Amino acid sequence: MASEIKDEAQSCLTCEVFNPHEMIVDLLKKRELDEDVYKRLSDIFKALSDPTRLKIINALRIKELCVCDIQEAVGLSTSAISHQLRILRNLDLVKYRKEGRQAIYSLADDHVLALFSQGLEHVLESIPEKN
Amino acid sequence: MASEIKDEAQSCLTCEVFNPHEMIVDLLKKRELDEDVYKRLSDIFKALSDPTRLKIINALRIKELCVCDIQEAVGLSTSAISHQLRILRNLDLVKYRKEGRQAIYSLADDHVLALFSQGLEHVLESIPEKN
DNA sequence: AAAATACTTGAGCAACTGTTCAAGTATAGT
DNA sequence: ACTATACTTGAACAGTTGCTCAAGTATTTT
Repeated sequence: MASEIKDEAQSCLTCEVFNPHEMIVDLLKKRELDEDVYKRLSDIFKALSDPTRLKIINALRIKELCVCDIQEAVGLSTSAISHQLRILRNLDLVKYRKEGRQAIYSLADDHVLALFSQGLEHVLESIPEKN
Repeated sequence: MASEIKDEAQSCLTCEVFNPHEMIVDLLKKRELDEDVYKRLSDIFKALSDPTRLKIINALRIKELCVCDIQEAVGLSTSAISHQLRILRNLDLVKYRKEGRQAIYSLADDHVLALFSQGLEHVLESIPEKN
């Protein structure tokens, strides 16, 4: 996907010499994604944009957990955790099943994990002294 | 990194039988990341959590652009774009150079692109009818 | 030197976010 | 039936965000 865009851009770099702005703007307009895609994309990143939710996801990376274990790991009220779990649930980033009176949460799929790891890699590289 | 944690968790799944909660919580505490790491991680995802900033990044995927081209592509006021560019700049997601009176922006590194692509992949998969 | 261009910046404001608190539901144990 | 446990939910509130508007700087053109 990214490479497809890059190729097209490359072949247009020559046009730039005689008509820099309009050509580029036309190209950008043509390659523009649906408003809907931006919305969904931003929603997913927004779900990952809060330390509490990241702590929850990091905990769930190890294994599925009930709410009270997540609570212990994260260190906030049950209510706060439950509210955040709902946000993650609504975006299909986590799933859960009921077992007795417990709700057992786990990561919904590998995409979440991939995004988390990718971000973590970036952060750890930018603070090499903390590796 | 993710796999290392998984291995350790696997070897602890047996403990769960006789001491489910405490063992898990101890493990989670031990594998907890620095508060600082969560903050940096959430900041990066937060930068990607707004449609306007995603549009800017998508435009910059094609080539480096001056502010007025980004403005045309995104369709907001110069001021709004400039504010958002500062946010991206402060988090080192984009860089820029001055050329005459123009400021020419580009993506700071491949991590940004990788995160964007990973997220986009996830979104496009979840709406197959729009591929 | 004056005007135009290409941006940046700070204030202000409506909309949104993340927490707590109080009250709710559902299942399990007595 | 009553109590306890494990959660969920809605309201409220402080803090944050993203935009606009007005004013600013820096460079170029006239």
